[in-house]
Amino acid sequence: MLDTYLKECLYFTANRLGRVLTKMAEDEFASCGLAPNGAFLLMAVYEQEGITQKKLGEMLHLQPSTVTRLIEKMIGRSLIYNQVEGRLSRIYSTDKGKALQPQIQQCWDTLRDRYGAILGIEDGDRLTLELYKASDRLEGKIQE
Amino acid sequence: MLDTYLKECLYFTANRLGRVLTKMAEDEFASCGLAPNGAFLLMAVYEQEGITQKKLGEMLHLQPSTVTRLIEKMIGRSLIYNQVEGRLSRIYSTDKGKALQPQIQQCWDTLRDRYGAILGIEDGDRLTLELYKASDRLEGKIQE
DNA sequence: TAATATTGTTTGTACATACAAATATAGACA
DNA sequence: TGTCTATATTTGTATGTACAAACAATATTA
Repeated sequence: MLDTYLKECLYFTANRLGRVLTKMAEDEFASCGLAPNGAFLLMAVYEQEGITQKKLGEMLHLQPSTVTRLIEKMIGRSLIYNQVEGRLSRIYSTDKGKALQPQIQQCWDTLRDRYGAILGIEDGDRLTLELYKASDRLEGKIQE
Repeated sequence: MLDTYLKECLYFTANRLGRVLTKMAEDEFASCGLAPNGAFLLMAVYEQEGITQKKLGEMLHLQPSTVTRLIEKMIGRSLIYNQVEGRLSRIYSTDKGKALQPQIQQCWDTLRDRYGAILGIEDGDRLTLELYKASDRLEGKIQE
């Protein structure tokens, strides 16, 4: 009976899957000394040097305070630096940070292959996109 | 480009969806003063009074230490009590804990309706089951 | 221009979760 | 019986995330 509730509860299943994949992802990214979200943040910075924290939060769907904390850590590891401009804090990657780019991409690919090998690449990707859309709808990002 | 990576990353989408639903669930369960996983734990105890912590962890897919901490809190609120039996810690619900049963069930139903209203009841349930199965496979609980 | 509102960031605090090591008990077996 | 191993739980510590309040800078408007 509880089991039925668990299988029917999106709160539970989404978080459980999150935990399972977090473990896989952390494991994968340990090789470049980054947390998975740190890697995403760095990719966002590669794409737009000088991006603001607010924008980073929007892209990664994290709260501003969470972004502040993540950035603190990465500055501490000299992967990025920030330049305050009025009330904005703009983020740039350091040389050390830039050097990680190829490894990071490699890690994402490997991670995708790893769960793809179990779920099937197609099914894994389809599920992933479906989750993305579900979040968008639940957050009201897409009408109806 | 980053956006593409995010939409294609199951680690990211599962955790994002988890965060969205955690907020909804916490909001819903605030009315009975429980965290969502506390509610699940209590349901597991209703179902089997004297259940061990190990078993609880298996059902909720949480690590033993996490279960210990969750139980500490709920004992603190007098919703459950434990009885040590050799190396086992068996968990029972108190009268105060038992009294919550109807409210808890109500909350789950309301929560399901809430996201069901956005995703569609059918689609929501289908997605939920799919996530459950994906976790099982990724954890090697199901061959092939 | 002064007062007020808005916006972006940080700080203090709290929670859920986990890992690794420690502890305690039970079981196996020599 | 005594020792070794396996099992269940707890403890210490760390991480990721968030909320609310504080702070700082900009924009608005009276």
